[in-house]
Amino acid sequence: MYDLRYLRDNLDSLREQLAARGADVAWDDLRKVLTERKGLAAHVEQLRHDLKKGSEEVARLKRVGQSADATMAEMKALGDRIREAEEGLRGVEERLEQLALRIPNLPHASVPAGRDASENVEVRRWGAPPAMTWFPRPHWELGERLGILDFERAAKIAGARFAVLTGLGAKLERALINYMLDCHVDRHGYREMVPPFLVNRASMTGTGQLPKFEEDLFHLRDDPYLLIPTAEVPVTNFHREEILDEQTLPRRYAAYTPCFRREAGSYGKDTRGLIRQHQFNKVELVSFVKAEQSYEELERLTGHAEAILRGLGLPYRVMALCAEDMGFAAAKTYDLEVWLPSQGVFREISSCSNFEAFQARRANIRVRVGQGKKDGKTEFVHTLNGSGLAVGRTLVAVLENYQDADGNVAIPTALRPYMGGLDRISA
RNA sequence: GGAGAGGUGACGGAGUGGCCGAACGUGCCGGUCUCGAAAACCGGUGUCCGGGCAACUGGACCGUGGGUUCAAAUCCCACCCUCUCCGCCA
Repeated sequence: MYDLRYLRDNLDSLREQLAARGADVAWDDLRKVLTERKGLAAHVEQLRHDLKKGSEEVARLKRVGQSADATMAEMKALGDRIREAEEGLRGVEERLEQLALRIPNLPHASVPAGRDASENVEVRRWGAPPAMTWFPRPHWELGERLGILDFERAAKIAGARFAVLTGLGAKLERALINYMLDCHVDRHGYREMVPPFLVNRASMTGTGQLPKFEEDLFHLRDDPYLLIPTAEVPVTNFHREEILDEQTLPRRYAAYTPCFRREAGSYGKDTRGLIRQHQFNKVELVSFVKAEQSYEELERLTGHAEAILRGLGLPYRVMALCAEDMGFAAAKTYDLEVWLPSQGVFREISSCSNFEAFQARRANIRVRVGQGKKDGKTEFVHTLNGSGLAVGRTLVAVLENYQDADGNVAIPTALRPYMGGLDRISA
């Protein structure tokens, strides 16, 4: 979401800079509506001014005991005109908002150009894929053999794209959540949070899910709540409509939540296994920082997500997403991709983004700077978030990378304290 | 789900139709005083949109949205939220 003044003054250059990213934005309508709004607003304000003066005149006349009937009649007529003008203005503003809310964020200068995932740029790589002399089993095979993953019964209970973790599988999931949270909270200094998993439309609009991505979300039939697709939504909106103290920044939060995604439009993709589910667990990191610190913070936050993969000994690479592969709200994104032996590929396990002021403008999250002076001004904060990590996919990576020739799975050392000292899951 | 109370600026708290963007107090900022500080005293202190180089100026905002009225923080309606009690649950 852009500032309307900025939008009016920079429409052409913005359109140019967004290029293909803003291809589906109704630029010409936008220009028309912007000028229309400005004229209407000025008109309404003038009328309201006249009404105010007239009403004051009525009060004055009555005070001195004169008849105010003429002025009152005049003002009554003016009131009707105002109502009419206001209605028109309201309509224009609504249209403007619907248009403006669909403009994606501008990629940062350091973002590589490119059309799709094939043009993402590898930034660095860590760890070596484990040497396996046997044919690596996919995680669903390992999981079902070990009795810790049940897709069939999940389909019975709910449907496709759901899973049941049982026994040591459930425990391993819980161990991963706790390991991640402890790491971020105790070592990296994040404040732990358990937010609502259902949110209202204003929150979804604040972080950018609405209005454009309505069909990706689960809705409730009888209540105005939506299921969160990521903890980014409730945690970022924690400070919606707030003016933060400069000294309290950066604010860093870590939250574990389940995430719910309809995965509409992904039919046929990743249909087996845990990779793409309607419900999955994630530990999310969210930062609120001053504008000048946000790129430093992006590196830092990405590093914190990487620390989990290193701690677990999982090989991964860091990808800088190209302009058109980034999400709607992001100015810059790094994806962390973990090595999956069964597929012989790296798969996304974390996405770390700087949204700059894009979400802050939508959600109206500001900071007061130059405090103490009476010229203390407010400016928008920059928001960032990243998965630290997607828990289900981490479990997949552990199963696959730590399997042995018999299909048993070793527990990474760092997780053993969370597994009651267990060092291996065997059939 | 039922009954009641209430939502005003950073906070406490006035305000039941006009001169109220809002008394007063606290906090905060600046100043006087002081070796320094505290106290005391004086002054200042909301956000957003528009016009202006600026001083300044027009408009909006007292939970949200409608309505009544020449005029609404104040009256009416709906909704949301908070608190208390009952019911139900974890």
